[in-house]
Amino acid sequence: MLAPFVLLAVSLQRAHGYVIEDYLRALGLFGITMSTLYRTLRQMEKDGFLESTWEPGPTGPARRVYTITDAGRIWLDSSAAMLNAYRETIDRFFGLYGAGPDAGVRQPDEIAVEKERPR
Amino acid sequence: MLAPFVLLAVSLQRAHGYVIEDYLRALGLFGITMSTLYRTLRQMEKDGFLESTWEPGPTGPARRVYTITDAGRIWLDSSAAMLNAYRETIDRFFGLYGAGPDAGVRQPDEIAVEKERPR
DNA sequence: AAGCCTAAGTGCAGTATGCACCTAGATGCG
DNA sequence: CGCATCTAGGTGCATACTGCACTTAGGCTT
Repeated sequence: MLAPFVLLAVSLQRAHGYVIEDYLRALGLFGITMSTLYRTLRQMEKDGFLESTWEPGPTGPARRVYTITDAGRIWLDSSAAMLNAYRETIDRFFGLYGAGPDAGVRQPDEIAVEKERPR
Repeated sequence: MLAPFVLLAVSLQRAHGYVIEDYLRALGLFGITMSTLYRTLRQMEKDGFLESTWEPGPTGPARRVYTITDAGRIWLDSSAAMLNAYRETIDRFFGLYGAGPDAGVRQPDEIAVEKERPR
């Protein structure tokens, strides 16, 4: 759930943890702890979507700076497709939300009419 | 993540598990197993958002039919607000996706300029 | 009676997450 | 210098969520 946003951030600009955190907040993703972010980054590196190098900053300890890989870009593209699908699902939610009863729903008994149900 | 959609379904029409599953598919939520759905329903009942009664169907075993509670309606409203916020986050994602580098991101070194960072 | 279908539920393993805590280098200051 | 503080990253533990496989149990068909 978090990964596509992280990957987008790094695809635009190689970055270390705190910079990525700023991105996520700019996108409106609050409630993301650094612990989760760091673990997500390490996992994405394991998966081959990111690469990292240690680089000294102008102040403080060295940072682990992440770069997106080719596999990461491909995965970002398919993540974008999934996010778009989810956005359409949310749109359908709001199409029904506030529309009142009987907005595209069947009575429980009507279920009996159905012949086959994909499993 | 699943709960708002389930709650919307039941808010429109009291329903049992399989009917709700049809809703979810109509909304575009695939990959939801019945096991997850049943557990989500029981949890929401524990939380006071749903109530259930056993009712015989025209065929087959009795069904557990769920009805939304007042607390459930309130929670649905705040869920809708959260979903809307998430939708806006996705919109921001697509605003940056494909926009190329430097689309609202800083160089790693610029982080040093920041004075305070909320924890 | 046996087998199948519908509806709901459970056990287990793997994954994800938050919270608290830890490591370690860099910097500031008396 | 010695010590506190800040920055950056990371870990351990407990909890929660999820999918897969399996189970329970009533009703229907033949």
